[in-house]
Amino acid sequence: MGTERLSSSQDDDEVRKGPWTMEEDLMLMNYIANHGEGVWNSLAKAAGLKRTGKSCRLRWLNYLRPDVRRGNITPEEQLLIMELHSKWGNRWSKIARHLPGRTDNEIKNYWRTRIQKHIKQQEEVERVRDQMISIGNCSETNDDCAISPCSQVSSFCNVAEPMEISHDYFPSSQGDMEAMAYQHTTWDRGDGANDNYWSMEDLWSMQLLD
DNA sequence: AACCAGTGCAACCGCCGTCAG
DNA sequence: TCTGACGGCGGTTGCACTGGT
Repeated sequence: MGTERLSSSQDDDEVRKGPWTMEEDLMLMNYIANHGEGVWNSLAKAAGLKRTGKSCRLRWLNYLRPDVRRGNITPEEQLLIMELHSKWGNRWSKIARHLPGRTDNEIKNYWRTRIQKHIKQQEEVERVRDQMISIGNCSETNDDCAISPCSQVSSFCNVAEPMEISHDYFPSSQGDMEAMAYQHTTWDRGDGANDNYWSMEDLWSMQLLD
């Protein structure tokens, strides 16, 4: 992903890929505001976008839709995600339906980046614990065993709490929560390709003016 | 100030199910 | 029944950002 492959003047027939520009966002929003959602491939053409229907759909559903919620996943939402994931596994779209305003992509990313990390840490804890238990018979007077297994394990435990749906697992304090929350509450974004910075509020106000 | 590693997320890819012709 | 177009979904990638050194 990522490379702005095409300039607008050349390769007019080619499909654009990579980050969406503000102009493209506006075109898509304008079109949907006036005509509604429809067959995405023809929508993309009719809107004058050199994007695939899939790309337009994804952009609309995950980013441009007015009811998309961004920013902090609340503790309630975290618990819900955990519960639903334990029930349904990686059925992200199904899970997302129970979290109004959240997209499957957002939940999926959240799971992979935050929760799965903790699972890995927990597995590492267990692995180390098993190792320590298996070599735990060696004398602690031995230089190699100068640090007790328990103290080594506990250093891991400080960063990885048990994975049960427990509040220990989640950031416990408001400070932790805020630290964890991605700094997108205003969710301005920068597009490195053209240095445009815009927020959804900007886009929607522009769209309304249009 | 420069570099590097880790993190988070937007967007793409490929597969599968559905449906109309 | 077959086939192609399309939408939906989960997995993956790659880039921007951030914090540490």
